[in-house]
Amino acid sequence: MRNGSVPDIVVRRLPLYLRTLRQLQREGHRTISSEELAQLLGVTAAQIRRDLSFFGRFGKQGYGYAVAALIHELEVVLHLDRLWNVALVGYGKLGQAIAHYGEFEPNGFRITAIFAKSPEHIGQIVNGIVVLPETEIDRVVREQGIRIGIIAVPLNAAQEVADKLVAGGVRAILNYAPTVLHVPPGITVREIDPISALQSMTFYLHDRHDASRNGQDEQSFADIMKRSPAGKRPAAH
Amino acid sequence: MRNGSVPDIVVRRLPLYLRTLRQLQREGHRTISSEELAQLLGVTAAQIRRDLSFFGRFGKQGYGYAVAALIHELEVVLHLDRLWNVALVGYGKLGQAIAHYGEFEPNGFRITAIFAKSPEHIGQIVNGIVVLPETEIDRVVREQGIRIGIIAVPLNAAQEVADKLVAGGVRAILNYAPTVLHVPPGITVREIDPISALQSMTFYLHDRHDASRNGQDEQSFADIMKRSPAGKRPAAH
DNA sequence: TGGTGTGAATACTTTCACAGCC
DNA sequence: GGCTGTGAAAGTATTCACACCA
Repeated sequence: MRNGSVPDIVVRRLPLYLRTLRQLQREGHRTISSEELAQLLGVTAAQIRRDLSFFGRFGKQGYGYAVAALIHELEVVLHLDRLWNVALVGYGKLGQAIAHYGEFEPNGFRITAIFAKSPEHIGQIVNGIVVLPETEIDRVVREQGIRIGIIAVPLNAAQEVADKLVAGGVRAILNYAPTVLHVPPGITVREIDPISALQSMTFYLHDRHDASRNGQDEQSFADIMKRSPAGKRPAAH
Repeated sequence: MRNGSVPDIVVRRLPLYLRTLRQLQREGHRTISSEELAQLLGVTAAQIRRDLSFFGRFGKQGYGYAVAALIHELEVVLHLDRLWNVALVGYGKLGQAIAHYGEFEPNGFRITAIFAKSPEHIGQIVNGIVVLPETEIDRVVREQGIRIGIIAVPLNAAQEVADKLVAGGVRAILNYAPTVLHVPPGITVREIDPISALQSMTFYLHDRHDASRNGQDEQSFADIMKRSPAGKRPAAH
């Protein structure tokens, strides 16, 4: 298994492949071709084959990929053949929603430490763990050997929290705060930013008068049903 | 203002520029150079200048950009000089968190329709609007001229909901369900997928034994403090 | 026959570097 | 003098297309 230097954009696609493969496995598929997988994902078959080839030769000519085997390979590549402990910082509305989100646990992540600033939250027990003050971040993250942090604090506190997480040993941060975090080299950050996502989509929407025009420059329902894969690059208008 | 065909990757960065500019304005800055803005965002100055040049010539040589004017230009380009009505589908834990998230409204988006499947949610009143059954999506979205939908339903229902939104006239979808949506050309979809984000970061983390090794192949705190902008492309290991 | 893995070609994106302007 | 806007160059990513193999 090569690994030299895989482009980050490839790494980001692997979880999507994994997710779809697991779905296929649940549905009883034993095998899949790059072409079929590509259809499901709305990408090209060549891209899937190229992406996977960074890590090994997992397919069989004239046959495709064995679903279970490919799932396993991806889990190994992504280090998902284990459970990762995660620290959550922030226990306001957003932090609470994250703490109770049921999808982390079955996908390889367990929140094992929660930190809050507000005295009203500190001391609460959530999923069997006690909400601690943010001053404890360094100690607890270090003691538990936590490598992944989730930031769900307000804008102004986010950088400070990131610093504390990194000081404690965190090397990957999922950032829900609407700000760019500055971190040392070697630390990975991914943003969750629904506002920016919405704001970039409105670029492709016409102005308010659209709302009242009906049927005219609208696509017909028949047109609409010629569905294509969800484009990262939306139609040119 | 040119507009011919702007790369989607450029469009996606504009909200980040806007966000930072608004922050600068709040702090009293009147003017900013591409270099300063680049520092704040962790990108290059050339990239910012090139991105903005797709839409016009907003800067002044020897001076930089007027913050207020640039904010206005970006709002116009992104069609954020108005308030957009949004339909939310799904009112489970995730949908409720979205409905009560305070950042949509001040950023140009107002949830004006909420749809649920479960009878226990239908009829509830949220922010002054009644939660409706999903069978009403087509009618209500059409009547209100809604162009933006947020999907917060379980995996299995997501495609069906997307179809209904599109049939009603929605042309931009923010998808929280962990699945690729297939939509007709001209419809824009953005994914919010914290699981995939986490799973792509673990690629860069070493195995479980890291947790107990302390100080050895760790970066020192001093090293760590040589912070660099949060990289989209994490350090090669 | 059917489908992978991958060189080569193409397409896209970023960065350099500097003329030109305030 | 300082900073933009942008050709040209460099760097990345995707797609084509086919040798090769089960």
